[in-house]
Amino acid sequence: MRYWLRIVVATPAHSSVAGPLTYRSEWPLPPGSLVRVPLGKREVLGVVWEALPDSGDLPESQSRAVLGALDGLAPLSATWRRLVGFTASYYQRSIGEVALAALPPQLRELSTVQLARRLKRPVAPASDAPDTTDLIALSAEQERAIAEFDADTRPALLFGATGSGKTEVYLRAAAKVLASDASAQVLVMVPEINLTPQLQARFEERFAHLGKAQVVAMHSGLTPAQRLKSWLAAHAGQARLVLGTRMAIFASLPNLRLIVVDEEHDPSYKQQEGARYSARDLAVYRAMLESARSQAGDSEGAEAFPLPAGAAEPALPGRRRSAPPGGSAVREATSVGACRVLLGSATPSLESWQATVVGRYQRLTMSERIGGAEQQGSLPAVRLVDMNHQPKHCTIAPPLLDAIAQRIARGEQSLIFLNRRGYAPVLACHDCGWKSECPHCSAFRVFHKIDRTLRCHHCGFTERVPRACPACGNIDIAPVGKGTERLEEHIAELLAGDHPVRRPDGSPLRIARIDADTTRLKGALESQLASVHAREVDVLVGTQMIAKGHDFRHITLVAAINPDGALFSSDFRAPERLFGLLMQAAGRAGRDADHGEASEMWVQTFHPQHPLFAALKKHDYPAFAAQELKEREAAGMSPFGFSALVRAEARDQAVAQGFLNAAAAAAQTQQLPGMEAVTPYPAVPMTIQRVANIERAQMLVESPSRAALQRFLAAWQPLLHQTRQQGDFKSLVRWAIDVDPLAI
DNA sequence: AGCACGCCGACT
DNA sequence: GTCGGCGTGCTC
Repeated sequence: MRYWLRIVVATPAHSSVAGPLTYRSEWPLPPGSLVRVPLGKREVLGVVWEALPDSGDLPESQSRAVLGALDGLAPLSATWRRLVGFTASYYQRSIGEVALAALPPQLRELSTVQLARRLKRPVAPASDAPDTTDLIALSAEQERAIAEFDADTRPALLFGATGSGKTEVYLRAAAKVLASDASAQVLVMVPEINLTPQLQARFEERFAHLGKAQVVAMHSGLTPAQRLKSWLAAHAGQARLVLGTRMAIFASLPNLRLIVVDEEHDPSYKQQEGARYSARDLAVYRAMLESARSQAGDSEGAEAFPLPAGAAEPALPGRRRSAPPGGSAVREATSVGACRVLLGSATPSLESWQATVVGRYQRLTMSERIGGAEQQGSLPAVRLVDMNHQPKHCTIAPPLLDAIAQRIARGEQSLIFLNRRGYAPVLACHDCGWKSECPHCSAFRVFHKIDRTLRCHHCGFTERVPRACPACGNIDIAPVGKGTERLEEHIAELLAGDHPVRRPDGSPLRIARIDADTTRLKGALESQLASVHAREVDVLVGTQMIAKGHDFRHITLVAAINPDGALFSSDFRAPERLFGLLMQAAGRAGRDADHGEASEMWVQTFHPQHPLFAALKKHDYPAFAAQELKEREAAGMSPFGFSALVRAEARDQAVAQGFLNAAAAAAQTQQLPGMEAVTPYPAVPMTIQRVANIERAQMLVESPSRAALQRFLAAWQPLLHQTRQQGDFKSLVRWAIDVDPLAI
């Protein structure tokens, strides 16, 4: 017997083979089967996408035979395939690229025999540890959040202040799902690998009664073997709880019933290369798909929910999700097999927040810090320092320095933020005006004093610092501006001054710095954090990486040195990010009830009257969101409008821009579908125009309608391909579409 | 993306 | 005379 199969393989969107390829097989392989197929001279992994009734018009000589099936593995579910299909279509990539990238790399290399050996591994037995879930007392707010969550079916946004106990709510929600059904699975997503170990430990401890093998991690920090192991455990249904970064959204989870997205506002959820998906948005979509699956009542429910390429109507933010087929039964909150999604943040993305405003998402609020309830002022007081009234060119205002000195004398810790690593952002010659430009990029190389190098943060180009100005030979070249490295040095000098500041026991103070440079080595971050916890450090200087997730008990002062850049940035999301960062930073202070009252957050700014700071002073995210959403609405920006960026790279800026403009002109001439509601803007150089000697340009495409934008992009893609073929654009390096870009 | 084929410069 | 540079083109 002969069967014809449409199979997806890892082919990029740029290639001419973007869709499934037709192979023949001796065996009837169901959709979702993993197979090894010949592709050119290679043998690659493929996923059976659909079975064809016959070979169609494909001449027999043009088809090749499937080499083998990974038959120890159950086929990937229809829901998984629909998630992959939707992602490919929505983010304008090929199905094969998305599908194969979603599988563990080792699966691509493993032979059928090796795989069979892997699958024979014994399953870890369930543990007899007791279930401790109910032994932890909940706050009234946590009780209410959980009760409200249980009584609804919509995607939920847990709006919980730092320290209000969001994790416990996740744990409870997960515990309930896992207890309700012996095969139910939960996916918990975190923004960064750094955060997985702590959270993993907490989940493993709580679910110890399920057995250790049932809580698995999925992130890029795992070895290929570990990744495969986790993936197989999830796919087989043995892993009950998967904890991972954005890639985990594509885990094969046959009975997924809850997706938790912690810190849902975090930009790390957006993939920044290849298929530029948002794992947070896909989490909402996947939960809807998984619920539809349970409604359809079988694993091949795809037919009830067709997703034609390019015509998908996503349930992403800003669009009402379509009712699952089957109708009323889904209203039952505990309906068998339904999948919920729980997003959590103290400073939600404006997209998610707006969805709760219009009722598309459910909002759960927890505003109080646990254990700090008796003190109303348990969130730190925010003090704005008007830098217009401080000595010119000072980095740290004298009152802030005093406050830091007082903390040290009292044996308390301070945390100083500066979002710029290195010693100085530029090195300059005062004589001839030479600056430390990168020869390969349109950016300055940063001066790193520790190893006396000039380093480009964009292409990595590194050189020894010259002794004299390379342009005029002048010896007098000097750093301009301050990075964390110089700030650390500067603070040390200031505090050592005429009356050296000492700790309570008279010993000298200690200053430490945490940024990408000091944490490059594995384990470095952990050991540095440990020394902060052990109170060996009095002043901690660092970039935003210290604002995330780390719970510092003895810090009573947090200061942002120079946050003004984000206030007037061309990036429309910059204020949102700044507010989130400052709130998060403030949350680092005074989590210890002993110090709660005295904790302070200092912000140095030249614009103390800015409304963002007014909201920050009151720790009032809703006020900030309302203000910001008003501006977004007036400007037709997300979540009120939709956008995509097409980026082009070439040796020559004119070629990159010319390509984009030509492709847009072609779209205009042909009046592509969706065009009536879509506005393409002229191509412009990217903010950092040149990186590693490649010129970069981008074109913004906007629309008030997500559907129109989707239709347009799908129709435009072939035109972009065609335009690239034209002689004028031979030197074009590459182009790519970014749907729902984070920054414009 | 791989991995071919294909046509021009410095080496055994 | 060959090894190899990466430009162009194809993969059911």
